[in-house]
Amino acid sequence: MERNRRDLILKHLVEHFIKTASPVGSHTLIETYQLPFSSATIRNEMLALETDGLLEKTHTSSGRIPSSKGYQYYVEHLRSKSVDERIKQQLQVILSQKSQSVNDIIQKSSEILSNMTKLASMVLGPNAKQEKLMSIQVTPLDNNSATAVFVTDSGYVENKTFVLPKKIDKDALADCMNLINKRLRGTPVSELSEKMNAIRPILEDFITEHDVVYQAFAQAFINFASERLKLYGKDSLFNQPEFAHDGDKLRKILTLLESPNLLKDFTKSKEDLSISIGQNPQNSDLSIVSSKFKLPGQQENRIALVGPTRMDYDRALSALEYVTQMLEKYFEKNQEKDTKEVKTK
Amino acid sequence: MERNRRDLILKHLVEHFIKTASPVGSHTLIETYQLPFSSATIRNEMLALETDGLLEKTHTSSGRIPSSKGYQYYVEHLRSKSVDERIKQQLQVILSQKSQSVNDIIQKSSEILSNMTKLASMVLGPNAKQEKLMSIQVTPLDNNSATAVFVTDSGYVENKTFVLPKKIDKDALADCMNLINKRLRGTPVSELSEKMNAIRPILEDFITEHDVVYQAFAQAFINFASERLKLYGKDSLFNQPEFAHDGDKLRKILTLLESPNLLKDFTKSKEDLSISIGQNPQNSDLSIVSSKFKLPGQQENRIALVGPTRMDYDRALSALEYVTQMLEKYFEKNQEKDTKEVKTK
DNA sequence: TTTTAGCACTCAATACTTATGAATGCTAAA
DNA sequence: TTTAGCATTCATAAGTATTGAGTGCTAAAA
Repeated sequence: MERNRRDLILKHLVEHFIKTASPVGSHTLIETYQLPFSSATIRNEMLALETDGLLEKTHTSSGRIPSSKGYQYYVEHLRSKSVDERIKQQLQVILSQKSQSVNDIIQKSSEILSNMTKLASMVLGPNAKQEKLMSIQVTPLDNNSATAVFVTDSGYVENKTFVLPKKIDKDALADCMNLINKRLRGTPVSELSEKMNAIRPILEDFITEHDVVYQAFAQAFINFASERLKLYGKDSLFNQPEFAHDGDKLRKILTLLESPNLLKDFTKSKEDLSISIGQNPQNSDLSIVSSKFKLPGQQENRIALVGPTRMDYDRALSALEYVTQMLEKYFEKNQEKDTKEVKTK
Repeated sequence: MERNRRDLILKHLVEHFIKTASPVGSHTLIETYQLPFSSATIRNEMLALETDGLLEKTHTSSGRIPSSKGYQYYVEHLRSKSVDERIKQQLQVILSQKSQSVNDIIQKSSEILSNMTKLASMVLGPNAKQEKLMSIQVTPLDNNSATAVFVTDSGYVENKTFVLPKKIDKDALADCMNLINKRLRGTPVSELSEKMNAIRPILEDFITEHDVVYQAFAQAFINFASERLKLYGKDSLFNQPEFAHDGDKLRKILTLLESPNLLKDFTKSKEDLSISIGQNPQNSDLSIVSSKFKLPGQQENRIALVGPTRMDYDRALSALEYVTQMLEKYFEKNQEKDTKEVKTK
């Protein structure tokens, strides 16, 4: 009974603060939500909530704002878990379009998430180290340069264009590449550098100026190792009042968003759903929520939403869960269809 | 004589304003540059410069700031054209490293430019429409998906991963690709869609669910058409006082920087050096300077520097000219070396 | 004719002062 | 246990005064 009222007040307060971004007082709460208590009662409860560490004040006589712990409690016990119908609709539209590339689908989904939540969305690719190299192809562009293209089993593509220091016999190059392909295909990305070194002698046999090719390859392999990360709708962060007028903070955040290493920590969790509320030591007013999803090729991806601690967690989490579930289902279905049709053959 | 003094004052004023970002008064000018005139004389000259439309005031009793026209005049007649030695050194280091990919060299050069000028730097790729497709390669990832990689003669790589709706005979797919490769190789990007349509029947013969492949290809070709643009050091813009505290303006600019179409206009000029000072209708306090450079494969690229109208034009332009000239020389030399060595064979 | 000294004037920026009002905590009565 | 009432706090906004870097103009000096 008591607990319920306290929770109710916390819920309203959190949701009101999410909307307005300014401290919420007892009177406001009563008026906007038509609560059947007096302002004094609310104040008493708010005091209790503050003692529990769920609410905070910005100054002695201000209204209350949720603390990180308060958000946490809200997310765990109080949120409504309702998915916006528009998200369902928009995703449906995307998924019903036939013949799209995997990346396109993921990108569009991520953009929907960003648009609908007004948060920045990130797609974290699978852990590169577990991927295997599927093919290497070298395309000569003219007599002086060539482009090498590398494809992993997750469909990740890396390329390097390099200038050939001498006119290379194209046939020799092609033969050489065939051989390298045979040797390297299926090699996990983490072992590529090593194996590449072992293959160096082969290169020497085929191409006099083998160093250029070797270097280009080696560099491409280094790139493989770094995390893949795509960012959408970072503009949304500009519209968040807590950042909009603080250029310095904004810069910090945008830099942060582009350094995959820092973000990895917050999302590498094995959990399906990971929630980090204001836990970033460098930006205590930043929250990151993310959800795992698997693609048929057994790789593990995540989509994350990034915004101020005062983000609409209910909306964000519900949307994330819904979208990642739908994506998994979509790709699973596509695979099932296959196996069925193969069987009936 | 008269002209000289007026020019001198304008030069000092522009350069001082570039440093300090706040209006410059007659007194300041005398003190900092030890001018042998009285403040009243300076004021008279400044009035003349204002009447000519080269200077402006922010309010009745403020110091003067350069107008767009003033900057223009400064750039055309007054700037020193001196290249910072550090830029020369840093570029030398980059260019002396052997065995780098073309893109790496351009990227690193662009980053040096951005670092040394504290401006955002952009690399605009060659006009896609003039490029030709060099190769198409499809790599099956598993039984359900495959990655198609497209390479143009400028070394630009586009890729699409798509889910195959039915188990496709890999050999048939390979044969099919060989055929398509033969048909499409050398086709200008602008004609690809057309030619692709003509080839549709071939696809139908080989693959039952040809639509997926067709769509994936068609989409990739659309991407080709859009301008290629890389952006470095946009963080620098955060540090410009005119933007740092105006989140709204900053957002506008960053959005602008990511829409290639808008920027194209300011840099598509055929001139070697293009200068646009506050001419962007949406952001009158934004300037873009760019310089053309050619790669051996006869494509035309540009590097641009973007910043506030109050940018250090002398520094930016000198650096740009130097770097693009060095890049051209570097790639030319590489080519020459080739031809020489081929001849002596 | 050109330059300069001197003076009145303007106006952004800064600091100080003073309401205003939305909030609180606490006490005592319902 | 709840509520009404009241003194109290403090951020925000509005009003006021001060400062100083700057101008334009005039009249004398060069």
